[in-house]
Amino acid sequence: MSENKKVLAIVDDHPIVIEGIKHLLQTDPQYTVLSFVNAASFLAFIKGNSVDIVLLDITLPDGNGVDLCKQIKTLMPGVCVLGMSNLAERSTVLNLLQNGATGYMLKSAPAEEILNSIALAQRGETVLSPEIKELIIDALVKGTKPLPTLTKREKQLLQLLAEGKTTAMIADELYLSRYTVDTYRKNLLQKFEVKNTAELLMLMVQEKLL
Amino acid sequence: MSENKKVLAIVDDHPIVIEGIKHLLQTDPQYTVLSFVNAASFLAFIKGNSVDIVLLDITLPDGNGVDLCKQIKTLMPGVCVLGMSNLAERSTVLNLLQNGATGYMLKSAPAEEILNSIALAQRGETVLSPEIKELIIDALVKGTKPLPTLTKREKQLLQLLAEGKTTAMIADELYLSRYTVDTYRKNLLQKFEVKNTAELLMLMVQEKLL
DNA sequence: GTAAAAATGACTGTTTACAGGTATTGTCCC
DNA sequence: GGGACAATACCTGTAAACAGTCATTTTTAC
Repeated sequence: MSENKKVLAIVDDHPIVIEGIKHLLQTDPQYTVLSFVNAASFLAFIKGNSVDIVLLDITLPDGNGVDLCKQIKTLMPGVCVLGMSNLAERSTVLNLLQNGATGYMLKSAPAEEILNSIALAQRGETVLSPEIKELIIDALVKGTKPLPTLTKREKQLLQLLAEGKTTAMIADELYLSRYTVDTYRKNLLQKFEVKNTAELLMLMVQEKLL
Repeated sequence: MSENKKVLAIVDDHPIVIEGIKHLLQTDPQYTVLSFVNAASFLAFIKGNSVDIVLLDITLPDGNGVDLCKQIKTLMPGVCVLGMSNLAERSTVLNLLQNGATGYMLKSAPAEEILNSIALAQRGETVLSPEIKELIIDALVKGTKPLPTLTKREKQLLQLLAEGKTTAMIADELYLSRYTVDTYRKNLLQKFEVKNTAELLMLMVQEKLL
């Protein structure tokens, strides 16, 4: 098309939020605003069309925003993806940025901040809500080590431990020797530098790994 | 005032959501819409003014929506309070209704449903999003027993257990005998009908008691 | 002021978890 | 084809958790 209007897509399962953003942007004639209430419909759309900016809710009913971001960037490398959410989760934000997002905003941000962020993001600048910025810098200052990666078995173990299962029960369920299960437990405690299962599980909850 | 316009107040810390709802309601001339981004400012307002309907976000930065609802109903018994949130938490919803709310909607509800709910609520009907209704009925059918109440000490214990502390460490910290702490642990496991600390803590997390 | 609930403490087993090692077998990657 | 990692398994102690039962004192609530 010959017009230089930018196509902006909102992907959010909250109709109210979509309305709100549309309302905010309607004063600005430079955007053509589209909206989608789930990941699937948006993915279907971009297979045949192109958009310039995506405002992406990271908590969607079908699949998580982080994966969706990756897929979007694969299909349209040049697109500018801005994550949106209510909560500031360090790991989620980092993941999203690693997957090619241009920024991350809190939904609780004031209207001008949101408009401003969209403008800045288009110029290629990484934009983060002040709270998010704080969070990330805080993590850097404290020298937060990245979380250990979990093997399949370890993930499985965590799941079962969270259900209160004992070593014997798990060994039984997975057709393993109790010694093996014990080894996995030890590995988990070591990897995460915690001293017992309670602490381990609470950490997993905090980090949303469970 | 001689007009019969209804005053509707939105209390929500997300400017986008406020915009969205305003936008939805602006087609309907029967409402005068006001908005507040926190509990304090709204409470201040209703000390000198009156409103007919309140759309209340239950997750506010200052204080929780449940308490706020109670306060609102105390100051204005006739007001119609509708809770709003992203998540469907059984306990929260029940609490809110017990505190006088007329209904509870999910923010992910479609626009018409929200408009419709407001209309119904004004006629005194209790309105619940379908998902919420399901949740409550489900709980009734399953005969969900109410959670045991926790004593001060038990809450304290939970906190420390969640940090991975052992019986000995806790006894030390609280200047108690290890036998006493052991008794508390046993009481907790019994009360919640779980077989170990891991299961207990996960249950607490699920029920947002931690 | 009394009855119920909470807080405290104790003893004794049994079971589980945790710490410390070590070792073998696969698999995947460069 | 060699190196890293995952998965598997074993052994041995010690420490901690859990189960069962009971008893005293202190608070709280009606």
